[in-house]
Amino acid sequence: MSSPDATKDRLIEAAGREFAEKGYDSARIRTICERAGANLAAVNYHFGDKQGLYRTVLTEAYRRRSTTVTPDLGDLPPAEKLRRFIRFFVEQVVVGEDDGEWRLPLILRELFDPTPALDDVIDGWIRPRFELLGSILREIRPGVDERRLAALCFSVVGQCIVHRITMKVSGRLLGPGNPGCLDADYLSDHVADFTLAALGLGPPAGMGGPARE
Amino acid sequence: MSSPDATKDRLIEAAGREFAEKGYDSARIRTICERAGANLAAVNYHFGDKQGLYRTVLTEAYRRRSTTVTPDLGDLPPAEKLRRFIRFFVEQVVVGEDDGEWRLPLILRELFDPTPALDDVIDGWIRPRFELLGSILREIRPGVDERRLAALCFSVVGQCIVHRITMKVSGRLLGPGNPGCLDADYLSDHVADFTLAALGLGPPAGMGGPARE
Amino acid sequence: MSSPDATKDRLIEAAGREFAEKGYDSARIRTICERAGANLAAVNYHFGDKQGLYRTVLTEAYRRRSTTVTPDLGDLPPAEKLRRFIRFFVEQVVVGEDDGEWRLPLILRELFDPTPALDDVIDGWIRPRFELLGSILREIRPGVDERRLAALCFSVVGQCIVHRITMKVSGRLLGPGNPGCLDADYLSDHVADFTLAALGLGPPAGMGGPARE
Amino acid sequence: MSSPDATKDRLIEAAGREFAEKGYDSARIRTICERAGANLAAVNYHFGDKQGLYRTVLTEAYRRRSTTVTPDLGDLPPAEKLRRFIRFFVEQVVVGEDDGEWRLPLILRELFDPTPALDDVIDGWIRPRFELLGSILREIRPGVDERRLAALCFSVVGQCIVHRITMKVSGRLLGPGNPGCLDADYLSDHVADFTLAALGLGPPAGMGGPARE
DNA sequence: AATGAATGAGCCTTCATTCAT
DNA sequence: GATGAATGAAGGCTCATTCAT
Repeated sequence: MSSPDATKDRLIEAAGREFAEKGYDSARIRTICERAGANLAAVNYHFGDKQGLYRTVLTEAYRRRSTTVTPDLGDLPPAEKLRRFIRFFVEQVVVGEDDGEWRLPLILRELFDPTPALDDVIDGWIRPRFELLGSILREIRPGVDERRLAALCFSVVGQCIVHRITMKVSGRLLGPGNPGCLDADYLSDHVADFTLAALGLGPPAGMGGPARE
Repeated sequence: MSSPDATKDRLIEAAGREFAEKGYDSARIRTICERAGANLAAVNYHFGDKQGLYRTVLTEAYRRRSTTVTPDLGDLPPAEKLRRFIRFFVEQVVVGEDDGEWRLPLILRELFDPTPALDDVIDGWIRPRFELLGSILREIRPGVDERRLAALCFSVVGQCIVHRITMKVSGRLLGPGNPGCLDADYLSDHVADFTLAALGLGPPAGMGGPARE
Repeated sequence: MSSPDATKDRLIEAAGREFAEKGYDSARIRTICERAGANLAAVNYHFGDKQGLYRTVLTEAYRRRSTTVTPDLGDLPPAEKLRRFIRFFVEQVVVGEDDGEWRLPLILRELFDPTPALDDVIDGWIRPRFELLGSILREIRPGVDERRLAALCFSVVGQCIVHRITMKVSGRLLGPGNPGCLDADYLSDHVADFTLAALGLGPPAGMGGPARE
Repeated sequence: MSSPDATKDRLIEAAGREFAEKGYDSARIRTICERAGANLAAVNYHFGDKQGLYRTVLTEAYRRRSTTVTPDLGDLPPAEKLRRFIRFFVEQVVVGEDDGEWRLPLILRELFDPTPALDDVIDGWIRPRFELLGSILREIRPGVDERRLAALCFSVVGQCIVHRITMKVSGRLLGPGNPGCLDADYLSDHVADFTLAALGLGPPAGMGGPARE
């Protein structure tokens, strides 16, 4: 009401959650408008149609976070840069389901079921992170070819996002006694230790307690 | 016609593909029946409703492959066991989109958007593989606690499935010159090398060409 | 099995109940066949289609009871004849819902939603009773014209069938303390007393206890 | 158009007729919408679903007529009150099939096949009439017990509604020469004469011409 | 700028019926 | 004679979208 675009913003936020939770097809415009406290016709009014809302949400999703795309790595040694990158990435993965953190889950959905809006996401959100990770790894392995570099990047990324994907079932899979890995500290340490060990920059992983002291 | 349940089988196969491609909500039973060469009402006749078909597909999905759940590992040294398990797992991940290999993608969807049928999938498909991997890693790290063991398992699994998830976009992400990793030989060698290096059972990963000779 | 028409008979009986409970449209062939322990296609096999089954049921409905259409009235005085007819009619109306007594309810439905089969029912079931009642009343009122005779018949019949129609709700309407009228003895006495009083053949109705001693 | 709820009202009116003619299950919302000149989805928009429309129709059915639930009886002698009540009741029963008078037939259907909406009908429509009739009869028979009072009420009501139920077949039953009873004047006089005679407040019924002069 | 009313397309499901054995 | 498999028609309902104000 105060700002003329307040409704629009609330719609984007509500839509982001809904799309992240249900996926594009299963998301309901009615639900989005109710969550945003807006009229049922508001989506078509502001964004033309459902697709238009979705595209807007996707572009907003990374634009708002694009300032923090680069954790400040400064002149740290490469191993520490990698550790901080992983920490940074894990924090986006390991969040409570209802924290309103719909950005990464939404992008995972987009990877699985690409829409025409995917190109924007790749260019604006994925590639910067991927290339940052690539540049760090290239510092560690200067002579590596492009294909291997990509494989290394995927090894790092895969270790992180697997926990977002299995989030809802890890409890049932591991049994009630196991605390699981869904703790940002534990998980980022583990992935960093594992990766650095694989790269020959740390002691072998899984020797008992946390390898890092 | 020839076999009494020919139609039922064709429906399950067609539904598996459709569900894997579109997800439960977006899958159309009309499409399924057309692909199966069956009448629109056939789903209701054989499975009651869409849910019944879905449950049947999920239970069939792993039952048919359950014979191969255990690659024959015999008395190999642990490192070789791990390498073979990864190879076995990667082969299920890295398949052409239209190979009719809908089983793993379908299960990934189920992890992301769990339905009541998920329990069956966990018990029948996921847990056996997860425990097999866990037993191999326990041979390598006898004294490791349960939480760390789970983290190690996820590190292996995550490196594999990330390629299924990013499959459709890796070309666009890496650029046209990069062959990507979607080659079963290359990928399974990479993951195995990376993991064994992390565990101290092999040379550091990414030293240039394939680490294994 | 023993008799070749055993299945056919069970189908008719089951269909009679189903049609009486639900009405023609809402009756389900599947339910009928299940109750009869027969195959789903049995109806079409034995009766052609749903209509054929319905017609058969209606014609069977009164044929089986046609022997008892005339309560043996002999040479009783007219008032006693009327009393016995009412008793006879009430007994067909006041039956437990699940006594398997589907004949009268089914005919009431047919009156409300006539089908082409109604003519058979009128000729075979309704008219004989109606004319028997008419002949009794004509004995009591020899000079009455046809229109008035019909009105008198309907006054008798209406007092009886109203209890079948309101059967399911009389409890809720009258309150829990009221035993209602759904007792064959009480009801037939009441209707007979009321009617005979109206015709000047008995004391005024409703003077307290049962007027008949 | 003119009134904001014009469509809604037309839907209720059309649905009332359709439900009264066919019954709940056999009624088609397509037919209702066509009769109301509305879109097929209008029912869902205004009433949620078929059930919601039905409930609304039933509650509207008596609310609109509730003003006339009490014919103005003033301080008339009880016999005259009863006569007027019967006249009033008969007028609701004896109407042309297509007069748009769907209210009573619909309620008769509801009595025969009760739905959860029946409670509303009993409390809002049936009970007021039933209690009004009961109070008149109690004036005539002050000391009568509740059970007998109910029986007397049903005797009056039954004589009326029987003509609605047999409406469609009385012509076929009585033969072409008989004018039947479906005339409001004739029928209400007959029922009143019959009932008053039964209660000792008038001459015996059916003595030839109309008993009332 | 914004909204309550209304719409058309499409989907899952039900059900009587038919077919092939 | 009887049955399991299969089918076509139709119904209720959902949902994104558009209209009129």
